[in-house]
Amino acid sequence: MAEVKSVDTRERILDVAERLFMGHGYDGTSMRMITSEAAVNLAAVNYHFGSKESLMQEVFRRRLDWLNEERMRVLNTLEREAAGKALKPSQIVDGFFGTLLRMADDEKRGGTTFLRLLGRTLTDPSEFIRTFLAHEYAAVVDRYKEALFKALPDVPKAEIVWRFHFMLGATSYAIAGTDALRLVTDWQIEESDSIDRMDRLVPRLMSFLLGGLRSPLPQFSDAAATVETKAGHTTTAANAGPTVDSK
Amino acid sequence: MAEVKSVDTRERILDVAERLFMGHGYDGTSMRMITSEAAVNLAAVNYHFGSKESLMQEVFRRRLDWLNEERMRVLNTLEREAAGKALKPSQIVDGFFGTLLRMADDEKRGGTTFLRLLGRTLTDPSEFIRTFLAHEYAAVVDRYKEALFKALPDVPKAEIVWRFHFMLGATSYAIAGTDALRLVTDWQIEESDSIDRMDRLVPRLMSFLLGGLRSPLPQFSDAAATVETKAGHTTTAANAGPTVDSK
DNA sequence: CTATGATTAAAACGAACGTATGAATTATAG
DNA sequence: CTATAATTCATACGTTCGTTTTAATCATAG
Repeated sequence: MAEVKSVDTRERILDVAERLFMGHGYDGTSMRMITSEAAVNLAAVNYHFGSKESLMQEVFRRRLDWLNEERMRVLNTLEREAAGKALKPSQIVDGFFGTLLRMADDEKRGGTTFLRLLGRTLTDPSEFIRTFLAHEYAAVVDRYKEALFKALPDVPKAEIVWRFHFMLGATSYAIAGTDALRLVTDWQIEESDSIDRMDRLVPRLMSFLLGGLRSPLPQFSDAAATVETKAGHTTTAANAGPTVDSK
Repeated sequence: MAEVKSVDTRERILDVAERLFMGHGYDGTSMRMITSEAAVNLAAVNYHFGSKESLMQEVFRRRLDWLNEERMRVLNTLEREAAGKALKPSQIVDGFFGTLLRMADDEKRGGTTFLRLLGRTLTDPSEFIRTFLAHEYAAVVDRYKEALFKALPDVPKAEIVWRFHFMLGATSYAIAGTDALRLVTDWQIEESDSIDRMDRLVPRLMSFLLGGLRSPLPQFSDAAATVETKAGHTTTAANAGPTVDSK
């Protein structure tokens, strides 16, 4: 069984596919674009991965397996050290989003390319991609959700889930849409290079996420809606009220 | 010149295209899907719009023209009433993002369909779409950015631009990725219908955005980076420090 | 009514797509 | 070295894509 050259081929295809999917999307990237840039035969993708869809899944699995394991590992460590006590929201947020963002430093794990691909894919309309991602993420998200529930016992769970969603969106944009932002704003503050940009992005984003997570709870104009909101935590959304804090 | 029937055709094509682009993305939606669902001839799109790309642009222009004018109108009114004084961040955020979200109530202006399409498109990889959107948004974003600069004079401009970006991401996800979230979380809190969901989304998101916008400023581990951060506003990202506030 | 321009309709174009096939090549096992 | 399995290669298949073309139909102006 010959495996020496095929490993190179597989890996090269995955690397090129990751980069092209990031830049042109799934539908916008053709097999011929991938195989020609990877300098392999057109049939190589179908031989090694079976289909274009399977290739896409493998591109993600290669990175997500590590990421999700790392996230689990971090959370396990934190909870062990806390010895039953609730974690601080900042620890949980950093475990989930910080771990993700720190992948950018590790070029061996995909670096910024995979991060931007992931950010864009989370809003991708393709059915099979969303289904696949949901399956990959379900367990990890659930663990972190539970940790947040425990860390913020006075905040309604629905509110926490929504804010988790908002945090995901902000993070996704932060890593995926940097170019889009550069178009929308003339970006008078130019930062030197992309590595530097990523270095400063993490604390910037972390501060924003925590500010949002712990912001005053909204009040709904709809009367019936206040049922699911615990007393003492309904404040106006537009102005400062009691801040949701861990302790 | 006959215009009676053609107006119906044009409008019907735009409505169907808006919905299909939302559900399947630009590349994932074919001309034949659009024309068959709209019950018009295949050539109708090219006759009325010239090309698929022009159709996409018209789908957006139809909604964005109103949205951007409305955003400008709101900001002008606010600034006139303030009579030279700086606005409150909450007013600015509501003017930009609240105006967008309230489009969902107006089914005549696209309702949730257009909002979800917009949310997804902001991360779309297609070159011409991002270029087009940037051009459509540039003026409005610039006005709101300047308003935020004035409202938060002690916050470095780069920080405001970043947080504007984060807010855009959170908002985009909030409206585009509701289905994705439903997959990722088992969503134990079910809300009745989508109208209801949108009603409560606005205060929820507003609270989150303002919390993020006014969160403590990050500190960078990189020493050189602190040059652009004004004194008295560098705090740790992970814990509560002096909150950035309008007054 | 007739003429004219706008719209719709049916059909076809070449190009690009993802995939499959079978032979040629390469690497490993005995 | 020979046999055998793994991989690469060139090529073609059937579909679908966006667009174009030419003719038919429609509405309105004179």
